[in-house]
Amino acid sequence: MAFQMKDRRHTDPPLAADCCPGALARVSCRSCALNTLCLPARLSPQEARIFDGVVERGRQLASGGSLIRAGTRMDALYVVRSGSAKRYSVSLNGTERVHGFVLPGETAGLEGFACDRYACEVAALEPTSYCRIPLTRLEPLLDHLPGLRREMLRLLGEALDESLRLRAELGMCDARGRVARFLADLSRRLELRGLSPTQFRLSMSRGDIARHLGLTLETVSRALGTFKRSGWLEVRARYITLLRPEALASMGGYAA
Amino acid sequence: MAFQMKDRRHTDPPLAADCCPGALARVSCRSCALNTLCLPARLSPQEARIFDGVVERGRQLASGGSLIRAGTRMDALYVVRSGSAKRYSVSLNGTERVHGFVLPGETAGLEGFACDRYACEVAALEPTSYCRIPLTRLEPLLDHLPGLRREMLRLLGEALDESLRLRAELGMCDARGRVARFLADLSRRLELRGLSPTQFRLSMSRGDIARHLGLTLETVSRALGTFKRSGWLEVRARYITLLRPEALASMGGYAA
DNA sequence: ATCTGCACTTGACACGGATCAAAGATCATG
DNA sequence: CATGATCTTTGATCCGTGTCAAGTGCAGAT
Repeated sequence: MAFQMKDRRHTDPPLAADCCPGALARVSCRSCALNTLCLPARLSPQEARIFDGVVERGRQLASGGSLIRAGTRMDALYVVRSGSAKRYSVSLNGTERVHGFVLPGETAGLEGFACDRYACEVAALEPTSYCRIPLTRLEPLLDHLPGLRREMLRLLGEALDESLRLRAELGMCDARGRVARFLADLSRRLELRGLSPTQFRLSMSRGDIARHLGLTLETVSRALGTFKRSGWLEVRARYITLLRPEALASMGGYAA
Repeated sequence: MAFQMKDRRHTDPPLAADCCPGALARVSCRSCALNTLCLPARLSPQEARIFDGVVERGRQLASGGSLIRAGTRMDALYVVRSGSAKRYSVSLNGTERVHGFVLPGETAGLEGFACDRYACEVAALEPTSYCRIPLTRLEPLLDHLPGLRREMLRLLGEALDESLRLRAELGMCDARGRVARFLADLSRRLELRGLSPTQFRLSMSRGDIARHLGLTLETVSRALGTFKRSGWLEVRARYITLLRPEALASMGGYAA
């Protein structure tokens, strides 16, 4: 459970969604802590109930564990329930590019619709639990649940939009602007999940952030150092405290 | 009709799809020159026939004309039939970011599924004709045509995948590599459409290419100059002749 | 408690591409 | 065909970021 500020290290309090690990496999979407964010959030009650029946819950992954392997046949969608993961791809020469980070309630594997194979690796950045939605069970549902169909299109559209927006925004600001944008975006997403938008732990390394933003890890480190000296935030290892979020947000510039 | 080498200027020979402008509005997808590339290409004959009925054909746009306005309500998908267009967005400070170029048979407006509004501007780069597929007619079809449903998911997945891949590839090569990749990609797509992969006219300006690749127009111009001096291609204004496509392709590196 | 490895920070330097500036080519117009 | 507007090329300079190289601090292992 990253993304939660802790006074003492190594005593991560559990997130709501997995406070009772034994019950995980039995719980329904309706009683899940993420039900306002997750895939079934916009379905009608009846649709949500039917959808509920096809979700495989309670799967766990250790830090570094692989959720999706690039190139394998697409057979399911995955929704992170607690913890976090990174989506990335590895080029022929071995360099890694991080496409994004998957937070609780977010879906991975969507790009597999392109050619029935996953294009990205997805790996846990910390102990992570997730739900699996097998396509063989999802597909038939699309016949009779127009809401679910719309939701699938919406999810894909959103992923596309986010990817375009990311490219646009990163493309036109310098290194510090990119890091600022990254922090502001993360802060916003954590707040959506009921976590503190100003105090959190980064589950990803500086290198991951760098490979996500198209920078080097040294440059990311320097950007954080600059923000720290400016009094905009505090950094201690992966623990971040935002002191002047507005400053970061304005610098990262959610430019439409 | 750009993307076709001409000996004399201003005498653009028409593409197959619109050789008889008067007949445009009546023609069906089956008899369209793009039918192996376009949206209905993977539908069963019956499905394709039904889909045919909802397509509004024969729409025309002058160079610079607007196909989609960002922020307006999403009410249709658009498929370019002849000519070409650019997808772009304009930030608050007025800077423009080009997300990509739409070639005949390619679909624009997909990102609108995210929130029922288009996120990108799409504008013709030359006299362009296109088909419009209204959502009000498309939606009901999804109930009964599983092939069309799959095709929609595939289209969105492909757009997502392409966006991710673009970011990954551009992110890790220098200016010349990006321009090389751009040319190699364009060449490939032109060949798919039965046009010459080695001789073509760029319908977009150097500035458009630059804003697409995250460079300045001067840098794009210099990259082309370098390739020219290396004997890899010939450039005369917007007319390109690739002399050593392999060199460009290897430089652009379709790195998986 | 000390060692070892890993992630991160900090510094020095070089280089690619942005920026500014100006000239040259091409296209649209009358 | 001449003219002005726009697009493109080319040159000079500067800055930001990548690269290389130490050095620091924390965490788990011995």
